[in-house]
Amino acid sequence: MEKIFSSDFVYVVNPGGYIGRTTAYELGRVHERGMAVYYAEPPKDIPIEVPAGTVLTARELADGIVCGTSRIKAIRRPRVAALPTADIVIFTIRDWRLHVLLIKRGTEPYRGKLALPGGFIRPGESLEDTAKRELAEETGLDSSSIPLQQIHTYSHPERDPRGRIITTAFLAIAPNLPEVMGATDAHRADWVEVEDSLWLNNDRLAFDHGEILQQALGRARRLLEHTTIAADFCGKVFTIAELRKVYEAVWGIPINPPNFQRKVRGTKGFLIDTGKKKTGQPGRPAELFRRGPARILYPPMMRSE
Amino acid sequence: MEKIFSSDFVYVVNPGGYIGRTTAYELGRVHERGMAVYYAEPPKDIPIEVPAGTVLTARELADGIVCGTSRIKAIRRPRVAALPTADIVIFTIRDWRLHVLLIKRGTEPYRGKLALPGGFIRPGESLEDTAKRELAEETGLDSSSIPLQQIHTYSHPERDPRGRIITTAFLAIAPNLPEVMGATDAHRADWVEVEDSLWLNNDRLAFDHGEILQQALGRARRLLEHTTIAADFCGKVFTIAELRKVYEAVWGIPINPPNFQRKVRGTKGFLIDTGKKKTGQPGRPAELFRRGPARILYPPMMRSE
DNA sequence: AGAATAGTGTCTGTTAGACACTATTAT
DNA sequence: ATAATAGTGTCTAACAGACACTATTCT
Repeated sequence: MEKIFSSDFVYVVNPGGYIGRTTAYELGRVHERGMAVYYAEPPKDIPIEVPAGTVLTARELADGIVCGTSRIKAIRRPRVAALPTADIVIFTIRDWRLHVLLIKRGTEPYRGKLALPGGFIRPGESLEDTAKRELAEETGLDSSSIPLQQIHTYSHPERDPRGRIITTAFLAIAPNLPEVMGATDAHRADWVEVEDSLWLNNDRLAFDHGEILQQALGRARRLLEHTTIAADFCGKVFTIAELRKVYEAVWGIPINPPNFQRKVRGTKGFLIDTGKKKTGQPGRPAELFRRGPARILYPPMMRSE
Repeated sequence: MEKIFSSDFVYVVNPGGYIGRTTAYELGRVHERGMAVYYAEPPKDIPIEVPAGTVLTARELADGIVCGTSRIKAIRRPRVAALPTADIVIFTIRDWRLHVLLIKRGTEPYRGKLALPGGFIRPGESLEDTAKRELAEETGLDSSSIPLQQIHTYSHPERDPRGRIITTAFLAIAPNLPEVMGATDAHRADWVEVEDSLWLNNDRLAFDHGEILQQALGRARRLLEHTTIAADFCGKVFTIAELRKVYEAVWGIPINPPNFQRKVRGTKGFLIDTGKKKTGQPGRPAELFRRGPARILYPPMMRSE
């Protein structure tokens, strides 16, 4: 089968139009990969579509290959079918530190290792649909309230030992949730603090998920610069100090509180004052805000280069 | 076949282990999609792998579905195999206007319409490899000198009438080239000026390539803001005015020349003075520069919001 | 000489960054 | 009262944007 799949095309020698059971099975697989198939005679006992020009003698085929005559121009290079998956990098802030949701794999390969939640695309779904569904299934989070953003597609031929599986990574930002987790699936989902050891130590994460996580983190950091997405980490109402701590957790650097205050208050549409205040801790009570309509932060929030 | 593919799993009723030719063909296709398959009896006359727990009676199967007992836990949700492709949005500047490379499709579907260059992934390739190869094949451009950047993956189930084909779009920037085009393929490749009519008029571009082009343009515009990629549009040596015209062409707005001059000269590592000057036109001769090592533009180039 | 293009000087308003300072609470 | 946290005032340096001006070529 591997030899067949690595060929440029398939030529079926079927005297009398007869095709064996095994050949029929192989043809099904070949067909599904979109490879070019030619027949010595029209197949009689299987309902296969035979496009014009694909039934020809070996002589004609050879000529077509050598001369590239117009009759055989349909010889296509081999294609590879792949199983698309969607993996989700969902960040949140717990104890003012950045966390990512990871599951412990219950099956081979990489059984017992940590992995990003995700799964295979299903009939009629786009990858965005898949990501939303998996997020809901594996975390119990209401996916409609958490916007997903496509990051990157990973397609290295050996990235998954099970075969040709390409994955598209999505980024999501969640507010700090009260321990809702591990909803439907048997494997445990849990928040893990984001730190270098997650990807520097190759043993902890399955597949190429270390690389994916790293790139997603870079994207998230850049998003904070020129969008108002940081508010997604917070609850419905939040103080400016809470918002600042989001930036500090994601960027990993301290931010000057007075200047931060002026920056976000001065950006029209970022914050809407609720008029309420937050008490219960020492210090002057902080004003509480909700998200404004602005999504783009202009001019951007600078982080010292 | 469509009904089969949209099912959750396949149950093969094969008395005596006998499987017909047509069924064998269909099983090949089903197998290639990675769907779950169960058998009433072990298949005898086809070399199909039958994992443990997939041969069971209809009664057992029904129980497994209803109760979710451990024996049947292997029922997987249906997966969908897809044919991945890479499409390339390659921009250049001609006559100080932004152009994109498009090919005229020579085959159905969308025969005669304009489309982005691209093609199917091949065995052993990553999508990045595919994009590089297709760029070289379809344009004759030396792909090693033109960096490709992944933009987005398009996976809507009906985006391609031929079936489940998902495409990953890549962005490339080329200097103005002396008409090297349409290298190997029969269909013509040509530079087309980028303007709204390309995507507003749905008839001109094939598939969802209008949407892809639009998103790639947005990405390119944003890249000019905070990277030095604009120099990729220019030749090996260029003047500051040429660089400014790149920004004007991509952003579609005029830029104040003196301020632009100061901005790029003041960004360390952006430009390296060659000491030479450009003559042959009226006006003070312009200094010629080559690209510096800097890739990030900090602080970013602002475009009035 | 005059047109055309390249590049500099200079002014203004805005903003980031630093930090001193005021405001308001819990204990 | 003291500690703690929120928020304001103010200064400086850098920078964007505007535009007058100088520099150097071609025709």
